[in-house]
Amino acid sequence: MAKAKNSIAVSAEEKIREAARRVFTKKGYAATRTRDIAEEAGLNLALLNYYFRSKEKLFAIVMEERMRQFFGVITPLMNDVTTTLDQKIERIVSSYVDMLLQHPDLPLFILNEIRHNSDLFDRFQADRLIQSSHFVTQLKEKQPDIHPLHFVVSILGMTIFPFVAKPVLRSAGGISQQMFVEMMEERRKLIPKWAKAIIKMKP
Amino acid sequence: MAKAKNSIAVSAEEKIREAARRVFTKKGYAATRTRDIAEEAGLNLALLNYYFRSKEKLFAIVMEERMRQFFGVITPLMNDVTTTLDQKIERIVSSYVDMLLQHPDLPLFILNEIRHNSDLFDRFQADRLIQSSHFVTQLKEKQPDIHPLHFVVSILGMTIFPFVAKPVLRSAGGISQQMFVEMMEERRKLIPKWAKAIIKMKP
DNA sequence: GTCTATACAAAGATAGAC
DNA sequence: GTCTATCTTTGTATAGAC
Repeated sequence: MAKAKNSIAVSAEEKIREAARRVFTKKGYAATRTRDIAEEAGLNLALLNYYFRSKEKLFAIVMEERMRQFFGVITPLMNDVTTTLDQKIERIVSSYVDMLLQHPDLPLFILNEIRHNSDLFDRFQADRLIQSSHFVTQLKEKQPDIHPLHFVVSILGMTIFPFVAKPVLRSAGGISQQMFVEMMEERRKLIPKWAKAIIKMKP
Repeated sequence: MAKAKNSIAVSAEEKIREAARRVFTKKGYAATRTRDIAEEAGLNLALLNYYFRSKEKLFAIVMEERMRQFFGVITPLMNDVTTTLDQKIERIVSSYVDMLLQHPDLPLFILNEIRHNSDLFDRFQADRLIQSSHFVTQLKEKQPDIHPLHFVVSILGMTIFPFVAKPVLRSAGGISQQMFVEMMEERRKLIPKWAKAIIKMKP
């Protein structure tokens, strides 16, 4: 029947999808039981199969959505022809910091699931995303001695890695949740500064 | 019975431990079935329980070993009082590149399992590993304006992140296995250079 | 110590009532 | 569409023969 998209009520189908998103992201595909999802949704297990046929199909839908979220941050910013290289760097870092503070589990989830089934990503038509970007064109122009891939990987590494290593930082670094947030706010400014120092560096 | 430690023959117990190491590291705890391990070891499933009591106990042993391998690289190098700061940076990066080229699955395995059970790491007595290191003392002396944690996280991020993102690099970056190895050999020299540029940077 | 056979529990999927 | 009850498969662990 007509889904009340504008009402407060949420359809069972949507409840399940949202519950699945949370549980899959937190525990990963293999450790997630369909019963966990049903419980999280406050609904019965049978409805999951009624709407989505199988655990695998439901997962594919969630994964598609989450990959779009994860890679969607960077794609438009890399190819924005109206921004300078420095602006691009600032915006890419800042957007990732914003998004990952909201969704700290996302990188480890995405990267881990892709590792176990790299077709997931291949199907995502992100082929040669980096090489052919406007970002790379601008970087080559400004500093031809830096291999663009190295540069992009470093910026993303500096930005995303702290989220991947978060539990380790808490122990080995003595970092509380609040300190972690403050740390990432600092990095938001710090990483672009460092990136510029690297660009200006004499070879 | 006496285990023939010096002979070519490997005990069943050891075969299972090694098989478990490979399978757990590749697939993660949840996706690993004890049958996979037995098969990989070329032995019967019952032996697994005979020697290790349960999947969980076997996993704990493997995990302990792998964490020691992953964190063991950095600990002694960070606290070596005979090396300069620059030398420490070079050696930390280089050692990780060496080790991770041999064991590319290690970071994602470790970080993902820790996320799902952070007690694993807490039990590892790595408390305040970074803060109290000789590395940090030297960095503070040379460049008091850089927060040491930011610096360490950035170096490790630039070094380790490529391995974590490897499947993505292959698609989005158009990187073959051979190109990946070459890329990491370049980074071995590049990252310390960049790190030095950051240290020398005017605030 | 090592194996085969099997018990037992967990998890995915479906049947059928409402 | 939504539920309870159940079937089936898979996976962990054990019993018992050799």
